[in-house]
Amino acid sequence: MYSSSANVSERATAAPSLAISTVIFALRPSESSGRPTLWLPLVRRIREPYRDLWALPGGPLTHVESLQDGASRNLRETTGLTPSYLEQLYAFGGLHRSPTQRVVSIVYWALVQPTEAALADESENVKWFRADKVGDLAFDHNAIVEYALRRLRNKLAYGSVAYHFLGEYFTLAQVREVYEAVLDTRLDPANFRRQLKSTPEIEETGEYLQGGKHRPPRLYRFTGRPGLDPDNRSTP
Amino acid sequence: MYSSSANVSERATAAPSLAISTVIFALRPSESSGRPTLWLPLVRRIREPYRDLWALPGGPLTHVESLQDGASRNLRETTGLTPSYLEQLYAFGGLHRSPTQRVVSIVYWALVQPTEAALADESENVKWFRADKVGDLAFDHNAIVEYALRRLRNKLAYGSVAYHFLGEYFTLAQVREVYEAVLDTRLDPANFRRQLKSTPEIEETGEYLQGGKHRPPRLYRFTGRPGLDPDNRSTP
DNA sequence: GCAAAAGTGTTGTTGCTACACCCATGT
DNA sequence: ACATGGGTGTAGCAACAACACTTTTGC
Repeated sequence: MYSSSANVSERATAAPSLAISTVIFALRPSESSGRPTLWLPLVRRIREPYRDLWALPGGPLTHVESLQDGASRNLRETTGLTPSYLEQLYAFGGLHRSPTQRVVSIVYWALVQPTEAALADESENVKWFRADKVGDLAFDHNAIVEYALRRLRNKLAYGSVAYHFLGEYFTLAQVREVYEAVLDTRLDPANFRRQLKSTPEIEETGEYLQGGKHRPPRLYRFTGRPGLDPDNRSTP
Repeated sequence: MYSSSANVSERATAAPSLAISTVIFALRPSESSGRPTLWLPLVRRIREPYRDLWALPGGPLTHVESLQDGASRNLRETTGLTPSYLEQLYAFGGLHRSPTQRVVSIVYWALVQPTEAALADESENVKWFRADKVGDLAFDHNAIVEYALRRLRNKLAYGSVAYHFLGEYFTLAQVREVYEAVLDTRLDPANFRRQLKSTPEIEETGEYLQGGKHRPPRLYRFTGRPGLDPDNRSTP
């Protein structure tokens, strides 16, 4: 049977409100070393609660869109970004996430390419932060960012997610830089390239990246499909 | 009745309703071979839509409980089971999951021990099915079960989830049976036991399982903590 | 020519698979 | 004694880390 809580106060039985948020990752050159590092955009809250604190971009889910579409729209509206990768992260529904009302947030995480990230709106109320230095965020958003980072690192380690940080054509060294930035390690270039070359999803092109200071590296292309989300009903 | 969608224009802006469902897995001896196989309980729908079809146990989320608590309560109320493992699976929010209204379902998956599963309520409206033979289910529940199975298999392959199918003490052969049942393969007993013995989370006890037909196997205990969910704020 | 990144070869180690073998118990 | 699952030993193979080495460019 279903708990027929007819007599409890209206507020007790009202459904919690539903929101969508996204954690957006992109690589940008570090201001100090110049090597790529992981960044994410946050929006400043312009009302209570947590007014003036930074928070993840998000908003309510409208009834005409799927969760994925809601995340995509929201991300575009608040930051102007179009992600190359978008996946559900987790549904957060703790009782006291927001002091004013009960909110269940379905959080997505996204990857955007550096070209996108470069021309992203940056304003008084939208700003990029290094993923490891976001400061104190509104609500439980620090925990969410942390979890998104864990998931990103995990998925990178054995997934085909790295290429969504890059454009259509890339060098194997660029892929290595993605791994080094996200996992914060140094990898042996020789062994790393061999590993990549042994994965069938990476296709060698005839092109070379010109204009570098040294021997021009060959360009590659990624031919695989994203992931195994239940929503991603792609691939024949 | 609290669904305040009285007129159509209101329905267009009203937040989608929020439900919790769970996919519950347990091992039970196969009726034919006697070897353990994977089963799950389903409930019969007693109203439209999809009346008389089998569906995942679930219900609305009340405002006084967290998502995890809601899943746990729901599972107990509908099936009488207490899970040894409970983890969020995915939030399903497609527009046309239910023909009558827009519903977002946050789905959990659970493991219960065979002792629990044996004394579970089985009635006209609650019945256990082999995980690979559930038939046609209500809503998008076939896709959900499929995805839960993928996740279970994946988590089993490199996770510490197998032990939650078993009691506190178990033999290494029992762990192997779990793997064989869930992944539907045969594993080399010798190599499998070596692999287990090399994981520090498995503790050898001085006890032996008596009463078998052959040499009594040693009993082990699992000492690890579940997983890396953001909700599982356990472990120091 | 020299520096530096691109790219290839080689060697030692580790982990896993397959399978032979011994051990302890019930019948 | 023997059948059966519990448990150990070991040889062969594949994957990978470490690092020496060659190639191709810009300066």
